Amino acid sequence: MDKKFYVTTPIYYINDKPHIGSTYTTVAADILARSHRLRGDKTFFLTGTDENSQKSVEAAEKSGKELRVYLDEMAKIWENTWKELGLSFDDFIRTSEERHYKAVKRFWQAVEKSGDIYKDKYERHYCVGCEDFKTDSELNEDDRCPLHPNKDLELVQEENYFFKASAYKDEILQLFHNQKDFVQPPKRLNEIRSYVKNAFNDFSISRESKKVSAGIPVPGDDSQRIYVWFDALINYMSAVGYGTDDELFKKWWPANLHLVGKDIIKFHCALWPAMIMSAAKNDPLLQNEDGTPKLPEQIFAHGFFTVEGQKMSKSLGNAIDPLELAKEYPFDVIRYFFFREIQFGNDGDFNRSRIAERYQTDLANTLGNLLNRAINMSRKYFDGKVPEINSYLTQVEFLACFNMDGTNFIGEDSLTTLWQQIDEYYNTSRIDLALELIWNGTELSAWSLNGLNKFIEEVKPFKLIKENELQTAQVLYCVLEACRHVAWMIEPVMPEISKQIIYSLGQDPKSEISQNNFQNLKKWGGLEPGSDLPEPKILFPRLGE
RNA sequence: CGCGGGGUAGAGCAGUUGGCAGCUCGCCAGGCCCAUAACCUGGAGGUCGUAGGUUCAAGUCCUACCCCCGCAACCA
Repeated sequence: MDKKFYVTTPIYYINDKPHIGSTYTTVAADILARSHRLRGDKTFFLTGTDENSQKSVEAAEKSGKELRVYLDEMAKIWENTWKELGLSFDDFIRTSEERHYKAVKRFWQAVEKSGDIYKDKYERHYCVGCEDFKTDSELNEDDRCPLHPNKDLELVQEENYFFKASAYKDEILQLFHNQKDFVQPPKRLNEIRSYVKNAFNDFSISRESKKVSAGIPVPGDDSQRIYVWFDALINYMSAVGYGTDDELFKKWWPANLHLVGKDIIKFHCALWPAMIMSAAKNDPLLQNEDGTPKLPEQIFAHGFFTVEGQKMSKSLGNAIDPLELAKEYPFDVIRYFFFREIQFGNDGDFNRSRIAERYQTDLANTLGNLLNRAINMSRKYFDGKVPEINSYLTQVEFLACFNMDGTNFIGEDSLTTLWQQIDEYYNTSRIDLALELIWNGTELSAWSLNGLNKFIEEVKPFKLIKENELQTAQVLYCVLEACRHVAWMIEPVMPEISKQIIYSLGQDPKSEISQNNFQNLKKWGGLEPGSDLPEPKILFPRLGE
């Protein structure tokens, strides 16, 4: 059991500070990284900044600062934002760093050696918005870029280096065929497949140095600088030692998951594998034992946000600063909202009244109140402690006691199944489904937060206590222990809330996790009978007080 | 024939391999009293954008059509 998990976010352009769009991506990576860490996998979570773009130069000029100063300042802002939000990244790569330059150099040379870089003279239309060349067939009726019709296309006449991407077309299509989950969700695979089939041409991968002031110089040719996408993708390797630390690289590469926005799948799902296929031919570090290239395992493309139904934009002033948002709600609430409200992979709307609704119903009423009522009863009936029980009732005994049918049962036996499902969802990046399951359960099992509230209603410990203390103890223990499990189930999404739940049960999350590995944590009975229950705090105070 | 997303209950959404149409909120009527005016039960409310087609069976597959959203800049 020596599994590793290497997850990345895209590296962000830093011509402005982070907003909720980039926050969403980074939080997703954080959740998946946390879920793997919790499960004992060796985990590496990478994020960073893309600094070799011409856009950076323009932004620096606009701010009147020197490029270097500007980049340092902005990179700091990004890194600090993630830190303040409590995101658990292990490294923060900047493509202006030495290690990245070294990686790019090595990579370029490997590709060159494979004979996939050639010089060609081209007169082509270049769209500054896309940072990409456009063929005639890609232009709209007015001969403009369909994505940026208000931008004049540059007619570029120069001799550039090209990458023979088209040579890998078949191999990539084969990859899509063999590895159906290489691109997730499936609709993105369809999209990218038709792109590769129809429009996957050789890429220009350099510009003349005299025309651009940003970019890494082409190894051995200072008159050319490397096209930003060609260098940017390599960050996923440079951060784990490619070109600087072979052992480290072997430990982490290939990446298990590249998390990207739906707008950049072309680069990640087609160009990037082609680049690696090429470089791998002449770099043993990039080869599997059988000589095949070490490609990333999966690329997951998430959707975009609108804000209150409108596109996020500066002119509308609705680009939300995550740090401001974190003042309105605990950030865990935002994290919960992101992944409960929106199916991961789909577009969604960032809507304040929906956040309030989720907060009030899911978090305050269902989760917070459940915990509160269970703890209060236990404290009241059992002298401020977790009820003492000599032995646990089995499911059969339980059902007999309370005349329930199996689907209503909350307890040990149905727990294993639930955990399996939760693990599966986290493993396949279906964070939204995990949360839905925890809150709503399924038709087959009432094991859920809603189910726990029903269970209390059905068994009525507040009445039962007058007749049978032993049974009441069993019931309340069940509910409290179930809450402990819920805390661990939601830990990746709501790490702070999770801790608070564990504390409120009189346990210490740190010692729980250090004394028990994850397998133990998942077992029934981890909550110590007879331990002290502190007076409950309101986890989610009602809004608008 | 630019690219992509989408039209399912009043609102917001889910529906994987075709097999009784679900979830959250809201609404109506009850219940409970341990709890954060919270919790539980029952109910009303949908010809699944339109028109055809395939099938024993279509929200789901096929064809055509209609409508909505994003695609200057910021930007995942």
